[in-house]
Amino acid sequence: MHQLLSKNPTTTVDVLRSVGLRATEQRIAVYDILIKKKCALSIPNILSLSPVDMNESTAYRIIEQFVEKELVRKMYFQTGKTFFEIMSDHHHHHIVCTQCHDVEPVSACVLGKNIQSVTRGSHKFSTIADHMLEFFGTCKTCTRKK
Amino acid sequence: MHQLLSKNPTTTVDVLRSVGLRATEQRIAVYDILIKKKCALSIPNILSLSPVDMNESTAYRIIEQFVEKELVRKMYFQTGKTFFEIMSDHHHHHIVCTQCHDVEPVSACVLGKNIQSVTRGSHKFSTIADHMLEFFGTCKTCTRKK
DNA sequence: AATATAGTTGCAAGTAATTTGCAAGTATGC
DNA sequence: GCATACTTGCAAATTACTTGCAACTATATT
Repeated sequence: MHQLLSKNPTTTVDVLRSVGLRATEQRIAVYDILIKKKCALSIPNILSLSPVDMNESTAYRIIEQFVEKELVRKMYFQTGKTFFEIMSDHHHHHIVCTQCHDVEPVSACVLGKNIQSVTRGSHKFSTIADHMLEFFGTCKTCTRKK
Repeated sequence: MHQLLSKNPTTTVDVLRSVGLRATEQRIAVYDILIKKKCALSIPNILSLSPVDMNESTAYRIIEQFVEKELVRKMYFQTGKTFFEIMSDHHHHHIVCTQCHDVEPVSACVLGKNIQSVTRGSHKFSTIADHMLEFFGTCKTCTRKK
């Protein structure tokens, strides 16, 4: 956490206050875990990584507030499990290896202008607010193993 | 169902038996609903559409068997709800209402040739085997309600 | 720094979705 | 038609998540 703070004048406490949340130790812990890991984590993951004692329902409440405040993105992968990832200002997707479940981010969004064209063929929707795109394949390492 | 059968010599009963499942009225009902609707349905959707009396756990068991036998694809949308869709050779995506979780199929795939370009920026992958794309928005009905 | 108070937490109980055990019912091969 | 292995319905269990509430605490105010 401290390396991060030295690079950036905004502390976790400031981030939390800036979105209107009190800086409790539980919130600081959850936020710092997500910042440090930079990847999608489940509630059990977060609880097991927490240095401070935290009730399960507190973790659920905190993460839900972070989602509302758009600090965190809620994701449901193919397993049906719920994961949470720190929001980055950069829109990106993921390639998931179907063998080892390794995840690589895809920096560019290949959809571009095509998105709104989707609603032209729709009866029920007139606008698209967001989208989620995951790619699947076998990574080079797993391909080599076979 | 019967229009379909006239086009195709394979009946639902034959399909079920061909994968080693007995042709019970519950299995026939679930299969026919999925064939008829051609889109992602939830267990409550299937139960409400069923002409035959069916217990919830029976529907869960049947759908899970269909997934194992690869008659049906299991999908987890970003709403956290589980949906099931008949395996079809026609590639398509979905728009999901973030309010009511209603799902509408999107007939065309807007990705097209852009898919393989994704691997050009990848270190770990050289080919993409598949992808999953979901759109989110508020459907016209839910927009009206607000 | 002490205080007031509105926001937060832990705990226990509640929901919703899905699964499981088991007795009764039924499809299929003989 | 009969045997029996497969299926179903029902009720209870499980899992993931949510809620109500009393006790606690961060923050603004004095």
